Amino acid sequence: MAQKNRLKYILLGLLKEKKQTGYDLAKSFDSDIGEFWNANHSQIYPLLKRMEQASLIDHELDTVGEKLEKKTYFLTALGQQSFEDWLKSPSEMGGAHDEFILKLYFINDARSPLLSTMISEQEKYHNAKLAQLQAQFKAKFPTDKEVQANFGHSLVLRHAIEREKGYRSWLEEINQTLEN
Amino acid sequence: MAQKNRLKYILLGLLKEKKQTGYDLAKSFDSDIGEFWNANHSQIYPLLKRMEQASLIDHELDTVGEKLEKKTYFLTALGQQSFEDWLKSPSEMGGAHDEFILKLYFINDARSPLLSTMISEQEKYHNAKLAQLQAQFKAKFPTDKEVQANFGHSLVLRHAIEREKGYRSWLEEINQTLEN
DNA sequence: TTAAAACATGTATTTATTTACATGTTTTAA
DNA sequence: TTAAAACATGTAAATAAATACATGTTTTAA
Repeated sequence: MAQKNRLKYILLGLLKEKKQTGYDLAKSFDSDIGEFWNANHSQIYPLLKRMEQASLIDHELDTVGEKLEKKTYFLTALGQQSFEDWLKSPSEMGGAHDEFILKLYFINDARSPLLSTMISEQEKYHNAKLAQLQAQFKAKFPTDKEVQANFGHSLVLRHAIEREKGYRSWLEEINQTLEN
Repeated sequence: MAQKNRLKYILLGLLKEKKQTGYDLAKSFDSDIGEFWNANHSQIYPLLKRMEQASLIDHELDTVGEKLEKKTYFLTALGQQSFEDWLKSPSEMGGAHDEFILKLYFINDARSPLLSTMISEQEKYHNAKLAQLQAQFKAKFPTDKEVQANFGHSLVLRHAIEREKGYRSWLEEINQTLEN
């Protein structure tokens, strides 16, 4: 689904926290922010260029080693404003995309032989995911100090954890239904 | 995110259950399937055409009233096969897109004045959503008979309900944190 | 009986996103 | 010291999706 340019705001938000390169921004989607959004560098670099043309961001050139030039981007006043306006605007809800759920929707027969394989596969995935998220939380927020310093971030991780717990208990519930 | 043509399989799945028109298919995304996927008729009509060219589906012409011609689509054997292959294939996970979560991620300060407004707005939304889903479940699955006849569909609705419950309790948790 | 809502099917344009192509530098670990 | 991994930045081509444009019919309720 072609979203309404939310990526722009994600980049603004990330740059507001810390000035960084397109490469750095792309990496963010591999770790925690990847829990709820994805983007490739091939989407990020051109967008940064357009955002700069729109005066939302600007960049400085840093040289690493002998020749390697990095473009370190940072927010302009306009970018700050644009980001804050977005924060204040009402949030639209988009349907989540989960291929497993999609498949399940079409399994009409509770006795379908596909079901048990599909479910145990999902259980494996979500158990691993939950463990990974919990480890991530412990690593990033060992004490309340870190939570206070990065409140929203901690809430988002907590949400991902709650989501996985809910997913797991839902899968368990299905298993119990099937055993009868 | 340009998905890997999952819409194709959704249409196949919907057509497998019941032969129907593009208009009918488009309407499906307004009700229950809209919980986890979206599509417009302007995406559906061309896709149906392509799927027909690929021999996954075929159509018959039905005339309504004096002049109105409807194209009623149905699966071919190839379409059946393609759909079942998809069901059996491993499911990829895509990051859910929730703009509220996205915004929250960037609120570093627990004392931000934006927070309480944002959260109460979300609470309103998710409470309404939960009530709506629960009503939908009662309407579609009043007894176990309906659940058995449409097992996957009921699971998906239950999942949406669990998701909303989880969302709500997460929001409540945040509120409690804020009150301290 | 008539106006609005719902039914029905498309196309065009723009934007978003993925995958692949393309190139070169610096750091790290064997 | 050298090879692999990570850093760094782009472009091209194809597909996916949203929004707007465009048209006409049938049903329903006032």
